[in-house]
Amino acid sequence: MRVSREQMSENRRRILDAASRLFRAKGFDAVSVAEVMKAAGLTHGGFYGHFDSKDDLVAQTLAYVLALKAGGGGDLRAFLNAYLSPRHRDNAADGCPTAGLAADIRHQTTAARVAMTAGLRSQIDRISEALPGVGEANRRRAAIGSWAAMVGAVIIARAIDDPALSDEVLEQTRAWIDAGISQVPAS
Amino acid sequence: MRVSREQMSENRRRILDAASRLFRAKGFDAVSVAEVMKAAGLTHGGFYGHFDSKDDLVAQTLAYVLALKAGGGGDLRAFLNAYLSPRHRDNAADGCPTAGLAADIRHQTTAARVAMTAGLRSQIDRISEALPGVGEANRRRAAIGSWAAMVGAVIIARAIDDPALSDEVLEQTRAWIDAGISQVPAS
DNA sequence: TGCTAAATATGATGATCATCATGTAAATGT
DNA sequence: ACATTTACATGATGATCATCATATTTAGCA
Repeated sequence: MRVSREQMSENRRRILDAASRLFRAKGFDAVSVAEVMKAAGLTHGGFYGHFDSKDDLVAQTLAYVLALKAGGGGDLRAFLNAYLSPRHRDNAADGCPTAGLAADIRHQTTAARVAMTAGLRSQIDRISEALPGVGEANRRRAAIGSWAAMVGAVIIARAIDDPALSDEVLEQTRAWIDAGISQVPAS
Repeated sequence: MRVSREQMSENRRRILDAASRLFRAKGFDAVSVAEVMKAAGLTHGGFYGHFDSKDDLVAQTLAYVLALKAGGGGDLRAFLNAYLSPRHRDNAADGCPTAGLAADIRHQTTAARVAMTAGLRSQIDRISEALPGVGEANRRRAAIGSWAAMVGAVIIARAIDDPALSDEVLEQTRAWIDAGISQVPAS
């Protein structure tokens, strides 16, 4: 059953969307091609009309999801609060692809790694621009350090089985970053 | 071919050791039971004499590898330098199990999560004790924030395809943490 | 209004893998 | 020394999964 050109391109978007949610929720390996297609409202058969392979889907999904800008428009404080919140920790499917997928990227193809690299580079730049400190080098250092702490904290918080400790990791990391970026020096 | 009691317990240690290296290098799902047994110098048949299931192996391996204390005896600066080095980034099989496995833990059994939680708790305590600042609350905050940044930086550095950017993430995070812990206040 | 090619569905196929069944030989205790 | 238990080896089994083959339907075009 052939569908219209626009229907096909909407189907493709649905596949990428479903894949991005499933991958973030369960990791690349734990999600099957058939599962993605079903979540997109299709069957597994049409998959290879859209993508060369599962690896290709992984790479294209990364490019797709990393193109959706995160980071709340420049309000760094609000971004920090949302990022290091229990809500973000508990909703990986809707959350930051770096926190959900960066550790998994190591085992993926070069194309996937290239897409992730581009996403990380622009995220660092975006945070750097939103930082208050003076001096580009200082801002870049603070951006990288803060971003590493944010990603690490969410990953650690998601790994922890004790809700109190998990909450504490988020909260203390938030306070630690907060203190750090208030002190970015003037040169 | 039965083996001596001590041989058997050495075999068990070899299995855990091989598993800990393979899991760190490739992730839990990408390593088969047969692969672990082969790396331990055995065949797959004897596996279920040692462990109830692959999930059981995962949990016991975590407990095993997290019991080996990391963190260089109290010299925080040296620990930071080693942790945020290209060498550590490039040798996941021998590296920190938190950096290698924490993100994967989310998809594992409760027993595995419990083991990881215990490991993270003691790691935070260990860093806190090694910190120079005054005031337990301040030291704990710095310990959690620094640890999150260390883990996040290694994960991000391993995901990045561009060596220069990857090196920069490690180096800038090191400098950022360094600046942060020099400023832990006295109250 | 048909013809043709394209998009998706249904239904294999072959590989990988966790787990189980059974054989075998040597360690352990008497 | 012997009987028995046991640790490990070899060899299934059944499930899951990526990918492929083929059928079906209809969009796109003449």
